[in-house]
Amino acid sequence: MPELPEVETIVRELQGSKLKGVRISDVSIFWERSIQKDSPEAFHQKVVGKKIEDIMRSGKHIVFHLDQGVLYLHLRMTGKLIFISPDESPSKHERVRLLFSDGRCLRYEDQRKFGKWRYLESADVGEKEAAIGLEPLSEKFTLVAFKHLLEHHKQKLKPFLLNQRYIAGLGNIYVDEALWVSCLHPEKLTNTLTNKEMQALHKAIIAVLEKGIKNQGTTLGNLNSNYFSVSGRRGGNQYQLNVFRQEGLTCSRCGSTIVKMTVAQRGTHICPSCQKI
DNA sequence: AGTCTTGTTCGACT
DNA sequence: CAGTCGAACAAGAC
Repeated sequence: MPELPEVETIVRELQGSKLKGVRISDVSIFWERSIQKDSPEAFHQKVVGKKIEDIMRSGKHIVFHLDQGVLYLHLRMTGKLIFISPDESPSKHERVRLLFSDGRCLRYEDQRKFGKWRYLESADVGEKEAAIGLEPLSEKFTLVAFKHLLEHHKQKLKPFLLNQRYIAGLGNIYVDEALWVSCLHPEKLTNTLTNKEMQALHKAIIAVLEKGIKNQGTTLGNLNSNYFSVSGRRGGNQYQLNVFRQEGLTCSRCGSTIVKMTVAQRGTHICPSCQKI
């Protein structure tokens, strides 16, 4: 569930948590497969003792830059981080726990176990980053670059926008929202857009992501399996969605009924009047 | 009991 | 090669 705005919210909170300069004094692993590639022992050996120098976001990854090497965390659907007291016993869905030199403790919970931690040596980071597409909120995401991507692919807009190799950070929620804002049908082919349409979509992508960040992310449902940030705070963006999970409700632009369909095996929400193929 | 779900990757097709 | 599709990963809500 966490997409760019949710991950960005978490990273900003981590940045504000004074973790910079603190060392990782211990790592506990309760579910081996939450660690990518390394065995729990190898991961422990590589990470313990390292100092956190910076915390950043890359696409949907949380990136901990260490004094040697880099720690990537992808939350996938249900991963979450929360500071707890080191005395707390592991919770039901706790998969990994980090202890810090200042006595703090960070719990990683992941009900569905899809999230992954990955330690990389600095030399291997370039390869990893090469697989991550354009950052849509960076100066690199120009209209020209976006047009180039669209024109050089012949694919439905929805799977194209979901593909992290092209643009990094969009997921099901923000793709549906961006397509609605730009009045484009999710099954329209990437290389059939007019200049105006490409411009509108480019602008819409930036707008929905910035709005998501401003609202500190989208928390679906009222269950604690859903997204919340490190501080335990829920997002507010779910109250301002125009189409995502709004099927049966009216389009705020034209009054038609929002419908749900399937595109590229993903639940997809559109206004059938505003978004014609 | 069966269906659905927020992300990503992989292999088998076309 | 480019793109599509289903499965797999796993758990729980409905």
